[in-house]
Amino acid sequence: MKKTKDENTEEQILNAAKNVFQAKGMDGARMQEIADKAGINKAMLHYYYRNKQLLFEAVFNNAFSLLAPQLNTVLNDNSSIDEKIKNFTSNYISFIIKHPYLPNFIIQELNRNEDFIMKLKENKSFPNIEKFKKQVDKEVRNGLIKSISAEQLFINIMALNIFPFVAKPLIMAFTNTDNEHYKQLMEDRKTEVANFIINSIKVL
Amino acid sequence: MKKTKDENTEEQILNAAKNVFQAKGMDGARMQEIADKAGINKAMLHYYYRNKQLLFEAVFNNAFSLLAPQLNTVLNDNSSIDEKIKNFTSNYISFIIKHPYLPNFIIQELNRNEDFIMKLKENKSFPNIEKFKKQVDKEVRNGLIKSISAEQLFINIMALNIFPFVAKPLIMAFTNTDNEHYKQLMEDRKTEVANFIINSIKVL
DNA sequence: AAATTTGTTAACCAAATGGTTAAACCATAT
DNA sequence: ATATGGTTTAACCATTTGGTTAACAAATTT
Repeated sequence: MKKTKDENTEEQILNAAKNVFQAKGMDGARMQEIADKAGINKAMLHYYYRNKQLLFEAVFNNAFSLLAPQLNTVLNDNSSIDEKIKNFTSNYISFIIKHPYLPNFIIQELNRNEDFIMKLKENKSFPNIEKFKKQVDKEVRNGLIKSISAEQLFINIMALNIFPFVAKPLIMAFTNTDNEHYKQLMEDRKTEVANFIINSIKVL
Repeated sequence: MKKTKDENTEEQILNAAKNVFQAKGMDGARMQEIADKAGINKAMLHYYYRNKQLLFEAVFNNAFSLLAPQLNTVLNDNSSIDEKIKNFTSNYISFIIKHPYLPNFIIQELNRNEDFIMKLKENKSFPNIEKFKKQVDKEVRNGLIKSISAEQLFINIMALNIFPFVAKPLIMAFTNTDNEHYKQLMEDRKTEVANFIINSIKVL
């Protein structure tokens, strides 16, 4: 890995760290491997990021700040619930195909580090369900969708979209699919999932 | 942790190892911590299980052999699809409430270790979608349920049931729920999820 | 151009960690 | 009681690993 002039050392480190941390997690990652991937001396990691924990946090916050806006399209957008579901599903799956390690990484490290989420919640732009809740409650009251709590609907939307990527090896094994077929299944889900959800909540 | 007479050393080790590995993963787990939790000398771990990898595999296979039969109730049971969905949803959520770390552990380690799944698939009782696929295709043909591929339906069932436990910290943060409320949400899902799925695939 | 700051490296270090060894312990068979 | 075999322990070891240091190089300031 050679240095290019438009990519400074700090960025290169962060990029190498992203790859290693997302593939191996905090505990499995090695500072030496990150240095090698970045094509620099190990001491540089400490020069720029002080220690492993801080480098990890830089990677994690970076990853999380990619994910959060995606969720905000469901939670804080002005479109109807139907539209939200359609948009989110299609966009999110495209997004994850570009960042396949991301959801797993975030979920994994959040599970290992309880107080991590606290720091994130302090952030103003941390996704929040309040607006979505009002919207769902209203559409339920007005008979536009079937009775369902906003929390459960939101969990279902997240589950149907995120889980297939998190559990990829498990699902590939159970369904006997190879990588190619799996990719096709995920492509199909861009519309399938939205229909599945909407079917479930639409009034007859 | 005292030894009880009906629990021999080997079992104690496995039990301690289960707790540590499931909480911290292969990389984060420490042999010394396992020994301490088991109340024995570290050398005993090697006496009974040779090395960390083998001890880990014992724990992993144990965990997986708890999960697999659960999935087989969806895939290889003789009941109707409706019944399967209802039974699986209710049973699975009860099951996971008893083993909260399990799905995360399995998913995590499977993602880290590509060839792990190969070994598992060699096992005769490894869950397989074939029978379920025939059933879904037939019910679709007969107009009993809406058109959907068995793979997608199976993925949806798994996603809706497993994801909420895997992503617990994330969901708790987004939905602003405490542990008590979260538990209630999961209880509710025992019936909610089945209804959600069935609503989505039933013909009108 | 001299001085100072910033970036980079090789060599080093202490602690942690998985694993080993040799001796001791203890139940049971002889 | 004593020899035997599995079980358990304390002490030890080699390697890995995150992190430091001191010297060097390259900009940047004066």
